[in-house]
Amino acid sequence: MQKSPVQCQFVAALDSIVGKWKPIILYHLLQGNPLRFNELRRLIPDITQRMLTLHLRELEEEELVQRVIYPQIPPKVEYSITEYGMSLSPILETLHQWGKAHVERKQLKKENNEQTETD
Amino acid sequence: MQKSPVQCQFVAALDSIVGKWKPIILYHLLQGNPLRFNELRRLIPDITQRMLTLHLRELEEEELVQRVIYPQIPPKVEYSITEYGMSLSPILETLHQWGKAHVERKQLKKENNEQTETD
DNA sequence: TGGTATAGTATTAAAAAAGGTACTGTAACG
DNA sequence: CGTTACAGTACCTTTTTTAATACTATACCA
Repeated sequence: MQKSPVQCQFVAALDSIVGKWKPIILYHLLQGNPLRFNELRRLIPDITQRMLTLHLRELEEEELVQRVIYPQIPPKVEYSITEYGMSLSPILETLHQWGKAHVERKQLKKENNEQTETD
Repeated sequence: MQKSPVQCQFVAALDSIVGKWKPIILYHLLQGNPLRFNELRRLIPDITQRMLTLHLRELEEEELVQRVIYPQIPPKVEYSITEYGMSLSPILETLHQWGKAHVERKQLKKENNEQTETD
């Protein structure tokens, strides 16, 4: 599909940080410590192995995340945020804040509705 | 699907601004002027009527966009950003900036690769 | 010897999102 | 009288995303 030039910027940005799981993967890696594959799985209980693999590969391809393999058995692979990936920090922080306020707003609205309905 | 609490914030935020067409719809409406249905179509040439309708309805439901019907024939419907929708402005602006830099970075990388390959 | 941990891949199925085309009613324009 | 503009809706197909399950090799522990 053809894309208008303006949209491209958004698409480029969103493609990098969305995908349902990407924001939370990046969020955990932005805490600073490198994390192993199964550590990430434990931090994100509902993600499947496949989804985690897929999204990590995409993030790696975009150089937002770094993958380091230690040639050991059993295998050890560590993922960490790259310096470039850190440039996403303000976006994710803003997004996180806005999302929080948005959820609270919805909650408030719901409560108000329940109030007036039972009146 | 169960969602971990941290992800919810992101999901809540992203659900509101993504959907492939939402960022660009919001971008145009954030310019300030209310826009009619077909004006938006012309500004976003590749969107289909159906997709535009669907996304506008979702944006309306979340109170990010306001829909005003003028009872005329032929019909006139104007869409504008709500005050709440304006709170997305910094996110979209940051996203837009980052996306732009990201595209340029990729372009640069591509050029460099082509250089070294022909050397 | 059997079970567990590691970091995945392969295959298939299901669900969600997006897209395409045709159609609606009304009025003004030519 | 035929065409265009407006703002959609209905119906169907395709594409993309997500999920579920089974499987790999190797080493360590009991």
